[in-house]
Amino acid sequence: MSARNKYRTGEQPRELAPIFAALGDETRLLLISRLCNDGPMSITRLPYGTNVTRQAITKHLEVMRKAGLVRNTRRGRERIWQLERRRLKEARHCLELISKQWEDALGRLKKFVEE
Amino acid sequence: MSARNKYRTGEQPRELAPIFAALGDETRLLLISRLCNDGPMSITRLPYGTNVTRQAITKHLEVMRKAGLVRNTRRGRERIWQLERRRLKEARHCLELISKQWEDALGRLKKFVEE
DNA sequence: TTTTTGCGCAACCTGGCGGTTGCATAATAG
DNA sequence: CTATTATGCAACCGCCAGGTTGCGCAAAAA
Repeated sequence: MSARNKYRTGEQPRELAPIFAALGDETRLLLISRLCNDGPMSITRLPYGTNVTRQAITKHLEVMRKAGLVRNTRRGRERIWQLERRRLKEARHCLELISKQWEDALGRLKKFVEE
Repeated sequence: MSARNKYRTGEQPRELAPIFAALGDETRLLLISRLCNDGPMSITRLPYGTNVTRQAITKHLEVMRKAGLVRNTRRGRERIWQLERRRLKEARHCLELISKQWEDALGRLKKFVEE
């Protein structure tokens, strides 16, 4: 595969959109911050600081879980949520890839366009 | 501001969510690829390859424009769309920041938790 | 064994997203 | 001038995301 074709349309990892979608909500970004700063915690503590219900948080966590951004483990009757480090790394890497592809394409374009 | 507080809850740039939301859709990612690989183009050419209408594309472009990811300029009766390089760079930078914050926090946590 | 606490489940509601069709309008081509 | 082309605008639609309330249940505390 040529370096040119390596970056053609649709060749990015297929599961990119759900990650970005999971990141594309203020409340969820807040939850990420919370989990990041204060560490793993149960869902009872998470609504503090937000102005939504526990059940709303549950749904957000589920969205992020499906995107692979968080993970939970039961401990007694509690369910502890924590961030999934590996997946975020992947996300960042994907974005860098797009960015690189983008700038490469722009570089190629500058041979033709005045910009 | 301490290095600790620099990374506290909600301290990220406020406009992060719309960017990720704009990236969180398959069709829009496809449009980005198209614009990236084939360069700036009018909206008439963009629906090729997708299976949606021109008007649908218009809406997607508008979403991305509001997020600052694309820009358009009129040329005669045409409206040429192109990617906004600077904004993507910002997005990537933000994600790196989150990632760094994340890993820093994890590092801090490892002092307490067994993992 | 009661009582509390931490969650899960289900129903319900509202708004906006992604998409369509139809028509109007401004440039350009003939 | 007329026909074509490129686009804009508006109405409409189905569906799901984000949020709520209410109830039930299991684990832990008293």
